[in-house]
Amino acid sequence: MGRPPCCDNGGVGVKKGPWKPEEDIILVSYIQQHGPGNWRSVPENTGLMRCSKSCRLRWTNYLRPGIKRGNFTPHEEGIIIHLQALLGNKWAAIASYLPQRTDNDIKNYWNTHLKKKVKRLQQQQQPQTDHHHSFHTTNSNAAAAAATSCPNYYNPSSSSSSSTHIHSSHESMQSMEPYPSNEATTNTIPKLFQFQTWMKPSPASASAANYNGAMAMQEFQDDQEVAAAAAMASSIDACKDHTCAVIGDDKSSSLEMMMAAKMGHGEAGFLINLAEFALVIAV
DNA sequence: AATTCACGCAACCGCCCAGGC
DNA sequence: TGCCTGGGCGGTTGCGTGAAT
Repeated sequence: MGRPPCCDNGGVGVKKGPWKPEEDIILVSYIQQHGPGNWRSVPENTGLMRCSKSCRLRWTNYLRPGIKRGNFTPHEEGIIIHLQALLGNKWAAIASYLPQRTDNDIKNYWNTHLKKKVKRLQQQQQPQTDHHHSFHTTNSNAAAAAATSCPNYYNPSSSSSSSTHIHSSHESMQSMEPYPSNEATTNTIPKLFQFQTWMKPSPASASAANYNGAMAMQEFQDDQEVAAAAAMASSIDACKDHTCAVIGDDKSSSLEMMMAAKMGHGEAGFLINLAEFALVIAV
């Protein structure tokens, strides 16, 4: 069985490869009129010789307003490292904490920069390999370091204990710097248009409060945070399996709660203290 | 100046999931 | 209830570009 490819004409007439500026303009102007969604109709109605997926990706990863490209700050690096340790390669989930970044961008940045960086930092911080013996101390120290360096990582008053903190794209667009300064051709495209009337929250969007929480996370201070994040990441790696065995099946949720607790959370903090208590007993 | 190499990033591929019928 | 379809996601590829030789 198996599904046919999204471009089920067998690829005949479907253009691949880099997008041209004129194609971008066509796509953007169409979305300006109709809004994102119903991607299958986009190539049909615009005459673009692109498959619907390609159109969607081009929009979400490149043309969508509010996207910031390149130059990841230490704040963002710290967030990515933390969340990657928590959630694994759930780039879309990680991207939801960084509304200005796309999952593709984060994924690329992780693969090309941060993976090596974290590995190096973890090697510096964990020279010994006695896992069980060093676990508790390492965890505490790393957590303390991270908590000290970034007390507002999560916004205690706005985050929920849900495992999916998705920002509201509508709120995001209004509160973020709309068009970062890039000279790439494609970055000039969104500047040609205003996208406010039709901007609607994505189905996966959560509350603006979660977006505020995400933005609060960007209040990281300096390069030390990257090291702290790496320390946290290593501690998370160390305790991941233990935690899940104790707490339950929802690994990402449980770990996220732990993170939230370490940063000074409310209810989640209470729950996670219980979880950590159980964890210590288990270890 | 020419060639090779490494890296970064845009885009594609294939699988999965949710919703509609 | 099961099938079909569109949309979403993570992994991977391949091209462009700059550095090194």
